[in-house]
Amino acid sequence: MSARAGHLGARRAGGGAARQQSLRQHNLGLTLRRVVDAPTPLSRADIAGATGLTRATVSALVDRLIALGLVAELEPVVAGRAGRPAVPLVPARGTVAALGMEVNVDYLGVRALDLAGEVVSERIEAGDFRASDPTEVLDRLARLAGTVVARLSADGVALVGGCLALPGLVDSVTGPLRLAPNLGWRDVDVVGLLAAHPVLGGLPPRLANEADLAARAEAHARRLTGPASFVYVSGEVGVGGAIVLDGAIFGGRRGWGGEIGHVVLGTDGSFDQGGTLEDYAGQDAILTRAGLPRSTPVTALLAAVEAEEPRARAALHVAGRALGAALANVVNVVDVEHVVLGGTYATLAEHLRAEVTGQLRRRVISAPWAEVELSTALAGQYPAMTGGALAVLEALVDDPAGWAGDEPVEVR
Amino acid sequence: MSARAGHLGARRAGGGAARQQSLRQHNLGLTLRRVVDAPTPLSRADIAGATGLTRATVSALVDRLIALGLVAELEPVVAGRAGRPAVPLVPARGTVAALGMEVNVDYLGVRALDLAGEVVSERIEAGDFRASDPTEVLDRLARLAGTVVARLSADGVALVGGCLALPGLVDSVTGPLRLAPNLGWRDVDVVGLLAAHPVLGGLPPRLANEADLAARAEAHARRLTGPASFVYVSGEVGVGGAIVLDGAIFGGRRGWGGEIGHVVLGTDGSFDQGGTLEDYAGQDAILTRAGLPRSTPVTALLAAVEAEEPRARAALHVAGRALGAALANVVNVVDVEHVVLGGTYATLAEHLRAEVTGQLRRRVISAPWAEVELSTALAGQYPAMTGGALAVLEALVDDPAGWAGDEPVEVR
DNA sequence: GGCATAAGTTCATCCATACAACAAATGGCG
DNA sequence: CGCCATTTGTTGTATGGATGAACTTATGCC
Repeated sequence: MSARAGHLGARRAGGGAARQQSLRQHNLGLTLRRVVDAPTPLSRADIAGATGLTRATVSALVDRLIALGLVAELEPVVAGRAGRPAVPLVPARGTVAALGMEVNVDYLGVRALDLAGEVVSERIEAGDFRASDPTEVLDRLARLAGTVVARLSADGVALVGGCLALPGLVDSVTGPLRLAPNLGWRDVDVVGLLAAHPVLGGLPPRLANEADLAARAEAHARRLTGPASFVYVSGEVGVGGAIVLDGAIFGGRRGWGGEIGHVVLGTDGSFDQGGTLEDYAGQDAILTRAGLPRSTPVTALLAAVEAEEPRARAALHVAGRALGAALANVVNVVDVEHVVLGGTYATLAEHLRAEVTGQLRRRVISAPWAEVELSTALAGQYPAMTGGALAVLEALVDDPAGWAGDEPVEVR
Repeated sequence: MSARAGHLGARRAGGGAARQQSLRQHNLGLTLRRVVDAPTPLSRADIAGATGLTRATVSALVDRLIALGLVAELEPVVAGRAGRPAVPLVPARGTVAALGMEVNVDYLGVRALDLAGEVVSERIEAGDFRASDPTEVLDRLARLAGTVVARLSADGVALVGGCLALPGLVDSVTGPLRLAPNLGWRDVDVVGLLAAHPVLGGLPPRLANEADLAARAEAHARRLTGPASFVYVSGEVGVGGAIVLDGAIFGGRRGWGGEIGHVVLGTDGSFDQGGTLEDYAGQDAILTRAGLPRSTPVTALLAAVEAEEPRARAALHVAGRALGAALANVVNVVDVEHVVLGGTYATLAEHLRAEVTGQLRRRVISAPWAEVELSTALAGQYPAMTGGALAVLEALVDDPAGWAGDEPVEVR
């Protein structure tokens, strides 16, 4: 990040010089991405048709990907059509995997995904990590990761990297954790503490915000069908948020974007004692307003609401309205056409929907032309772990040749 | 915008196949951008050193740019240093220009910039366009543009395109204007209406939001010194906003991003009648609160404040606090480290600063690690016109070969 | 069995960049 | 004043990667 040469306004993504090698890297990544993201196996000819590359070029690229152990061929399928049958290409299984890890308020876990996005192995442990000791917790995480990694190497699967999800502000990629209010952590050198347990074989893990990674998993789950741009809000103990644009996480300058939980609302005319979204729609706030103890599980809250318990219903109305107003603010600023409710909000969605959509319809300036759609998360349980592994796999797909062999990366 | 093939999460910018031609285009744009953005003329060798390309390659690229009329050589300068003197390269003057146009509430104008970013010619007319007739106003704009274009062609300057700034929501690039509240326009086919006057020689003008373009001009003015990422708020009759990330305008999916004027604030606990930022910090709101007529010029307001007139001071305190709270929301969502006040806010900056920074310090979650900085606009008068021309020039810089000769673009 | 069709491969060609050698233009120094 | 070091810009040749056309392989259809 040293070069800050200005341009005529915009700085292009591929800011550097393009050599022929860049070209190979780009097209290699392009074909691998096609193979990985295809809903049904593609042939070399399919890829050529879709990308505009010639069959000859695709053939050469695919051969290289097969040699790298990233793509595999299936048996040719007789298509019921004239012509030589196509050879279906699929992401290779059992050769590489990435680790998604997570420390959250009431659980901790490790999940390994292969290139196809399938779970290869995982370990999750419940616990209570409010006001916990980072060293102790990360120790426990590292041991958990150790068992998963042992399993992988026993199966001959190469580990390409790992990413740790944390419910707080993470500085850049390798920097320290700045603040995780619900864990009670502040300025913790997570990577340094994990370095004592070289579970990734020396590769330092990436760090990221839990909501950002959950949103990444969500984007992956919707890559074929759903909207490519959306705001993701997850109600956990805190309120997390992330923005997805064209399938990519938008984290802002330092990856601290999407902090929707701290949007200011309800200010009583004076802006000094205004509450944030978490004060209206955080788990604790909802439960307090509903007259339930703080430790009440979401299912119990849901039951209370469905039993038409008035205080519970009122609490959700307040939460929904605040959530809708905050989301409207976000949508006005970043202009997306879709909102995805995750975490607790997904469970409670049917009881939030009316208030949320009402606020969106009322407050989003572009609503008259394109109403903001609302849906619930599809990414399954522990989406941040999935997202962490996907983040690593994405980096691999972007530069398939870079991960081994060619460059001396020292993957012991 | 048809291809929506999903990836492993992210969709890369250069989504298509890369041919050798893409490579040439990229590097051609890279060297042209270096020349255009350099604070002091660079030599071929300088560019080679900065980009990593070889001197031979840069030489070839520069020769092509000279042939295209986009770059010019100056006389070699004796540097007082051993070795052959370098040939300084500068953006060509007087060969190409782009048009920035603007229709706003109380003026309308056209400005032509050359590749060096200098004003070649401009015409600005005052007026009152509240509740105006689009056909009539655009007619007037077109005639104004006509005189500027005539001047350019008399001087032998080729017009590469134009961009029109409007104070409202513009759909995508070529789509219609959706809503410009302060003009009283709604769903106006601006491009269609302008087509009657082919001032651009048949090239349809691009449309964009006024604040987005002003922010682009601001980013250009700060490209060498200032922050590459910031939130820009301009107080005009309405409150406009835009987000700049790494020097590029972030307009969201449809270019409707940055609508900071409609962020919800001050909701009194009930989210139904809450006011937006414009209700606290819009020009009309400030003047009303100050007890001044709506038509009061900003200078008069400023004079009242500096005369310590209590109602005026109170009005600015409210505006500053609301502005700060709204900006804090935006910063929490998009994570930028800098805020730029433009338009009226720049004039009033010294009387807003305390309240704005106070709110930012209080409400931005990352403030303890990196305080949000505040500064006033540097882009000069009518920044949106400058930004519009710059937007066109940027497109030219991104694909220098594409604008003429090679492709049959029909620039009559 | 012959023909049309489609997939995948082989080979000559092209294009843009890298690399190396060279020419040009200057300052420094004896 | 002449030689050398130094830096710029140019001129080849080599290289890597994509292209395009021809060819091989494997199927369905008549």
